[in-house]
Amino acid sequence: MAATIKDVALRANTSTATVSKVMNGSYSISQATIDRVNEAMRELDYHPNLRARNFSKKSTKTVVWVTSLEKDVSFSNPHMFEIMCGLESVLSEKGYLLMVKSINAKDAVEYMKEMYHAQLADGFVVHASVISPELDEMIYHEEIPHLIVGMPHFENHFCWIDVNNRLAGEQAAKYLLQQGYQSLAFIGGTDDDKITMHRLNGVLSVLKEHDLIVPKGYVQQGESECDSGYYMTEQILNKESKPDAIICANNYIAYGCMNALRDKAICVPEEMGVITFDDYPFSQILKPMLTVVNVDVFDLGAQAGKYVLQKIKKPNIHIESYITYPVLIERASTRRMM
Amino acid sequence: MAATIKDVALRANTSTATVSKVMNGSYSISQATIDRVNEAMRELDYHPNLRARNFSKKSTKTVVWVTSLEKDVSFSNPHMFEIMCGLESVLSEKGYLLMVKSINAKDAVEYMKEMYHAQLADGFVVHASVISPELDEMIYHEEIPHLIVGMPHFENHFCWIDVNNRLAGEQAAKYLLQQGYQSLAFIGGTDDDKITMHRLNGVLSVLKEHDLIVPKGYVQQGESECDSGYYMTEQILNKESKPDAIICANNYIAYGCMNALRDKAICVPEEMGVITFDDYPFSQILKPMLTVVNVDVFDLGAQAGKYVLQKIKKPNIHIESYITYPVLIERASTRRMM
DNA sequence: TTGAAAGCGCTAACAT
DNA sequence: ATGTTAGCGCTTTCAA
Repeated sequence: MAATIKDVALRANTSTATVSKVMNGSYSISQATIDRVNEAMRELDYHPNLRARNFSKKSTKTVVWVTSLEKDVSFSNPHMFEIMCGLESVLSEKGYLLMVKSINAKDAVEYMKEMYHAQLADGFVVHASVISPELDEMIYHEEIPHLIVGMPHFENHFCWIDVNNRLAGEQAAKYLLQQGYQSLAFIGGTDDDKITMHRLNGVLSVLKEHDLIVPKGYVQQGESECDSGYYMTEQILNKESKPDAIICANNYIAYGCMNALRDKAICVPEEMGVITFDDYPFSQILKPMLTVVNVDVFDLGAQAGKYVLQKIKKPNIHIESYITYPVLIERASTRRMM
Repeated sequence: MAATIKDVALRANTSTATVSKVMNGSYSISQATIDRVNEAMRELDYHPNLRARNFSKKSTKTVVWVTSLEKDVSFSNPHMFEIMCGLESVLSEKGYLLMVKSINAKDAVEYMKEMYHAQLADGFVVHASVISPELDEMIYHEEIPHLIVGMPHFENHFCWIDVNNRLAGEQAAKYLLQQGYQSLAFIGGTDDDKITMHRLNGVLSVLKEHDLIVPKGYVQQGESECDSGYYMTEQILNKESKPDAIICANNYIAYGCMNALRDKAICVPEEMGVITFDDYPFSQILKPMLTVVNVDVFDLGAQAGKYVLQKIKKPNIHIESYITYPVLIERASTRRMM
């Protein structure tokens, strides 16, 4: 049986209150007592029962990462875990524990309410894929410390942070123009792919700023996958006047794009610049390596951790922000010889 | 302030003991009382404080996934998260919570000892990357319910499960021979890459069984990355007599291999069969798509969950096993026209 | 079938 | 500077 605070008190010939004070670093204890207590602890190989402490203090020092973890999600969405890693690093550093719960949007409402009232967690970081108006309602009503990762697409009271994908799109376009590319095309997912849309809007806003007209067919939308990237690139190459650079909404599409260019024997970056978003391993494996506008999602997770801890301490602050800035990583696919 | 068991007892005009019994489904309570208590709970929107319950019952219903989560690990090692997802699914189903802790091998010993004595967790599932003889010693001495994912490479008392990589190697080789390929080469990582070595040994054992001699230079070892795969393939192609199939120890190497074959205008699968391991997205994107020997790592995680719960219930069982079987996924890269 | 009361291990207010 | 004691919210034993 593991030693308890009583055993320590007995052995150190003092009271449990004093032992508790020693553990929590109260100033009003004499050095002699401190030493005695510490020695008793060592002798007994004493480890405080943190569950009892949490119970007594009414705090769990725990945050739950609530998301949907289907099979193969590690392959299809590595960002989700990179966010989690960033979150874990901050929580760990601040003495908090990270709990992970996979759930769907429907059940998330009841689950979080339960967990919070059960006092098994002080706060929640929630992936945008499991939010709903009902969740918003419940969290608002119960005043649950939370932070959503990903901007909600409906009217809400949530605190949230997200990557600024529109800005990423702007950066990609600006950079290409700076490099001397003059006619930009964009290939991406369909309208309901919000990430594609934000990136596209960023691109278009820059082109408009520069009074550049986007010729018909220079914006292609299709599936978010390799084959579709191939096809969309072909469509663009079939036009009479071709662009001199293509912005690919994501890595899979970019891969298809590169294959199409290779098959048509179009030189990258000389004849065609190629840029994409997010630094997946793909970008560094293709020849030439791809320039990307990257977002540090580990950092996004870390920020989420910081904010949720703030919310736990001061429940009345409100957070809505695009927190993590995109960074351009220049590689060979856009390095134009001038 | 949230309602407590006392409030419920008061409102239902009974005692806290009875309320507790109703919650835990004791048979000795009259239906009338049960109804009264349930109604009181509903009226008060009562949610039991599980922390208090856990404290009282001396169980946490929590398992910790202990591993090392460095930045970008989501990209470099998606398997780690797939294991976690499998683990979460089983724990969740059995009413357990999953905690995630990132730590290095050195600190893991002290951390786990603390956590266990602090009674913040009932058991641990530990990734093999953070184990050490010291950890083994500690866990053995303290009798901590645990399960290691990944076979330890030193003398130990651990309970562990792992994928059978040797068997995967055997499967790859057998399958190629069945397909009519007659001369197999292998390219992989260096000797300290245990996964490569197990897979290679499996391959060699099958070749030996078939009395096939492996010509000099048909086994190449180098870095576990794309460029190295390219180089190793070139080495093999430079030989006077070439193999008719190449087994690539992993996806990255396979990607380099495919590039080299394309550059040398060697047709896959007609002139050269290509097979690799683990069904990363790569395998499905390359042309032709790669045949792989895959391991369901989600299932591996799920098994880990089952076993650790067993260990928690019966600490004296011992587990050492290669639990998850590899499965061949046949695709175009080895489909020989006969 | 029910209830009183003694914990679970620790903290913290209060007294000394 | 130290000790006494009353919780924290629930479970569980034992008695009624």
